[in-house]
Amino acid sequence: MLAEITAEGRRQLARDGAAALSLRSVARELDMVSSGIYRYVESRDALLTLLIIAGYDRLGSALERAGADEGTPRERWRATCGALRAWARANPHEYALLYGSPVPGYAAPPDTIDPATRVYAALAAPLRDAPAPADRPALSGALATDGERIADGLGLTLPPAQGVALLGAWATLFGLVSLELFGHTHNVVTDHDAFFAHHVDALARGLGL
Amino acid sequence: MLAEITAEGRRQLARDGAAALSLRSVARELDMVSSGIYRYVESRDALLTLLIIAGYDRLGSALERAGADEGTPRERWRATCGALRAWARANPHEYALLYGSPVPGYAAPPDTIDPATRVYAALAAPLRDAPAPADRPALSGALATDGERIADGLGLTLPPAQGVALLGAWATLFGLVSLELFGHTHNVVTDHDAFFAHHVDALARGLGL
DNA sequence: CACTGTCAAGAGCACTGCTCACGCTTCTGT
DNA sequence: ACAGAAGCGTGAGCAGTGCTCTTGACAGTG
Repeated sequence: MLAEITAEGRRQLARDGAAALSLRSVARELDMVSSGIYRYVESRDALLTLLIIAGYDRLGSALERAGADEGTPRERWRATCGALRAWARANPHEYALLYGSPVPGYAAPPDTIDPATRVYAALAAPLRDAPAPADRPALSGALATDGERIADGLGLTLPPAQGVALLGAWATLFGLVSLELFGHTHNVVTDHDAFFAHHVDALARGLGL
Repeated sequence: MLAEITAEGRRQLARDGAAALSLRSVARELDMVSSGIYRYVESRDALLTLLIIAGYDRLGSALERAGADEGTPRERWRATCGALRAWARANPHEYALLYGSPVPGYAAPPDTIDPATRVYAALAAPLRDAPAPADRPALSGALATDGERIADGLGLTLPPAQGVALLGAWATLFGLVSLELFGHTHNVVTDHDAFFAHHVDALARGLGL
């Protein structure tokens, strides 16, 4: 039953976006009276959380699939990044729900952080077999420990500088996808494929892939 | 009158976020009956558009102020980027409205693109007096013309490769700010100041500043 | 004076999230 | 086998929303 609710929720999310998702309409679609939904899902926000978790899971597995192919680390990086963009373009509302604006002041429910790190882990996987570039400057205090924490959280052994470089690469990646998806580059970039590929390669070089 | 409406709208936006903004409540606050608002603003979306324009303008002028200080191009780049992050942290809901998720499929009303490019122009200003790095590979077809378009749109004369590098830097910038603001790095980064400054410097190096 | 246009009021429609008291059904313990 | 309990769905209802439409007050102009 709860599965049916999230499935219907996902359909409405994909069609009309998160703002238009209403508990009443999923109840209607499930031939249930509106109040009946509340036996299964506590509130609208709870349904959104469910959908966020499902979204991270689907995106994570898509990235894992894309990165599982044989190839050099750089090829796997390219494939993973390409899969991220492809998924975002295929599921814009879901992407917006995951990486767009939450209500600021909003604390992600703890249930979401595991699926969320799954996505990051998939993006980090190509680094596992590649040596970090040696010419990086050493890091100062807090940044160094943050870099270690990043690597630790992913279960990778990376130099701290590589960890913070990786997080920066993610920022670029999500920035690129968001700018494109949210229409901020419509008047400027014509060949989004080439543009994205260009920067993905630049990131790969920066990470030593 | 319209100014009062947007002012009240901005107050509610800042306090409760875009999702909670309602025409009825700004009408209430202005001692007006709900339907009276519709004489001045066509719909809720129209008010949002007004607020978006106001937001771009405020952010743009904040960046212009920050970048106007004397100094080397790199110092001005640092100041501008810092101002972007500071503004976002001070006005999270407004930032989310500008650069978070719009309803995908949403086409920004034409009135918003001028104020929006004002922000980009302010971010590009430090490049005006700095020579582009010479060691960049040449660009192929569509990317090259896109790079020209970017420079043209900003009124700068830049090599195409510098234009696309600049757009990539923006993606990183907005990615960094968004990840931080939307809570995606809460469990990972402790010293957000240092982290941001580190990557801003890396971007500066990449742009030849 | 009469006319016209601007403004606000108020009622009303359709929708939302959410609560609560009520029955029905099915499963379980004695 | 029967009573109780638990799970499940119903319907009414509250407060709030966006938005529309008709009505009425007030001014400025011929």
